Amino acid sequence: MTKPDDFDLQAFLPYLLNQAAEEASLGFQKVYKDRYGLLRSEWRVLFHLGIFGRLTATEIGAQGKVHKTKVSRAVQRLADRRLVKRARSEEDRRVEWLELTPAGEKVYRDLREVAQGYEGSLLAQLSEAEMQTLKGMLLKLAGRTN
Amino acid sequence: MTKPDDFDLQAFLPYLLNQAAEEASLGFQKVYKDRYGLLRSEWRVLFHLGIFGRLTATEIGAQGKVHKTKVSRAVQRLADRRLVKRARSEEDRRVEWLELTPAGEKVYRDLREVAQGYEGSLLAQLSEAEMQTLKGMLLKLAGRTN
DNA sequence: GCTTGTTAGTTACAAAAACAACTATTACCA
DNA sequence: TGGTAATAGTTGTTTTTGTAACTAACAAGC
Repeated sequence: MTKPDDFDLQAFLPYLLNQAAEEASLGFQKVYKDRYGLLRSEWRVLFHLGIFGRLTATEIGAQGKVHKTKVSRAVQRLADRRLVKRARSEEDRRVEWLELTPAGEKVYRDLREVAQGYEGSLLAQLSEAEMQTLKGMLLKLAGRTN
Repeated sequence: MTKPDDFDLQAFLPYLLNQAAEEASLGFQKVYKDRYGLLRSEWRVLFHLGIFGRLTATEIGAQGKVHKTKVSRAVQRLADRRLVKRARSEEDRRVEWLELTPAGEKVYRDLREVAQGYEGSLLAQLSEAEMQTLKGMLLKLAGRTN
């Protein structure tokens, strides 16, 4: 057994994707965490509601492939901070409709702005065509297309 | 404020990368977890040692951008299972040299095999050229080049 | 030598995530 | 109906991670 052997860890896709994902998340995390004290699961819920308006926790979980306990706790914290408003459904009393409050809207719009600018800076290293290719391939890998 | 607005969360790079990374990790995780009861940080340490031979914990941390406490705990568990052998350095008694045991080698070789096969199946959806492009861009994003 | 600073690695505590069990409500159907 | 299963969401418990403080060993300057 001679070392080093020829396996290239840096090029192993799950590993490489993870490194890229972590790196890419950092810059944005810094903002939502430092500026608003949000967790990853929380900005995600916030964005879902910002984009689609009124949703239930289950719908958010399904759209974002997030476990319901994560959604539940994220919603709890967002509601505590008055960023999200919860309203029990009249038709089905198990269901709770979620919506951003005006304060939540404000945070969402600010973070959306940041997100767009931040993504721009990430993609600045790539050409428009490369960007399209990259996203297409990531979508395939994420199993969102077929 | 009309909903839904035009921000595309699925196409937001940090989000998309995360989804792809998670999805891509699942298949491999299933093997190292179910077959050997390893955690993510553990298979990584195992691979570093399998590839490069004798390393210190600090070197592993630097190469893989992993915090030293994570390495420390991974090494501890690997040593408990007799997959890694630790030896205090004679020149500098703060340093510990880490190496795979024969049992560790065996696990490494098996998992390397699995990794290669698994990556092949992931990349089967892509052409050779696409694969090269994808990895190149991910390397850029991961900040490994420049 | 002795003080101060640095480095390798561990440990302790707090934050977050994963998993399972639970309550409440609705749906199904014999 | 009444009993069983399914669904929405929450709560409790265990793992895992992150952060900071710590011990031990070495380095460097005086």
